[in-house]
Amino acid sequence: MSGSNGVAKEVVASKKVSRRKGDLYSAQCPSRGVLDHVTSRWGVLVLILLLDGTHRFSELRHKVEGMSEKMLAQTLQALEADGFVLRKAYAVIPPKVEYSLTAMGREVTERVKMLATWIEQNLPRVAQARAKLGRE
Amino acid sequence: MSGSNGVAKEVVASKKVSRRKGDLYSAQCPSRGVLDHVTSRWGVLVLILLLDGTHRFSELRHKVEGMSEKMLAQTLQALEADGFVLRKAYAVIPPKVEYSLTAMGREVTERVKMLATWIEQNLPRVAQARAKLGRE
DNA sequence: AGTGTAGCTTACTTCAAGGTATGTACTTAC
DNA sequence: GTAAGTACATACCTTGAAGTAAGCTACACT
Repeated sequence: MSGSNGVAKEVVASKKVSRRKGDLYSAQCPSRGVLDHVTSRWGVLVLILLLDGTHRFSELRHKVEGMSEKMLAQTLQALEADGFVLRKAYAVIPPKVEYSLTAMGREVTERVKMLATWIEQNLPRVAQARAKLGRE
Repeated sequence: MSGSNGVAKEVVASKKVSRRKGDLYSAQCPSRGVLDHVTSRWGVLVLILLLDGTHRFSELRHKVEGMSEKMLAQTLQALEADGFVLRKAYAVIPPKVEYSLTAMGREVTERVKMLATWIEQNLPRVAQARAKLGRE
């Protein structure tokens, strides 16, 4: 994060602008919003599903257990707005809409998936740690 | 109020819980809880800070601007319970407590950081996508 | 005529995350 | 004696994220 470039340089001149080192630690950093979308409860699941390929709205809704239509629509819109998801609507009745990942979307999702996969695979270790700490 | 929730019904049916590829898509999967802790608003920041090395409570609080003491304590406890963070308290006055990552914590955090770094570095692309979609 | 369908939108409600404010235990410094 | 520092706990309250439910479109089927 703060590694890419130096500490605050020219920022000093401005008024209320953040004098932060890494902007991740400043509350009004836009990275935070994107991170929130990508790591949101439903966002993670939708993204990883789309890594397999194009899916229709109803397919996604059916696959992700417990997600309401409202949340699916909302999640997809946020991810589309960020340029991670591509929406392709066909002018037919009943409606048909296909969702897929953009190139950018695939890049983030790969990283998201790495994280998710690690957690799934290491869940036993976490459970063990939990049990151990619970005893003490 | 009338309908407690629709999810519960589906869950009851199967004893052999998840025969899915990843149980991430089933609502009651413990992976989600861990994922939520790790990718939570404050969790991400605390973890990445701890990747640099041991920090005291007050140091963390000071570095992550906008985080209340309550949230810091809560976040640290969740991460400690999951076995990602090690808490070391010294019996001195005034109190001194040091927090660091466990081996497991370092593994997850590296993945979290990869994701966070990607987002920070590709923020311009996201902004561009946002502007483009906004026009249409 | 009525029903179903896919992909939403909108209105209403609920619940928990998170903010604020305070207390505590103990010591050192003023 | 009182203020300040440290690492919390606890109670209270606000905000917003997410659930529920209904409506909408426009055609095709019965």
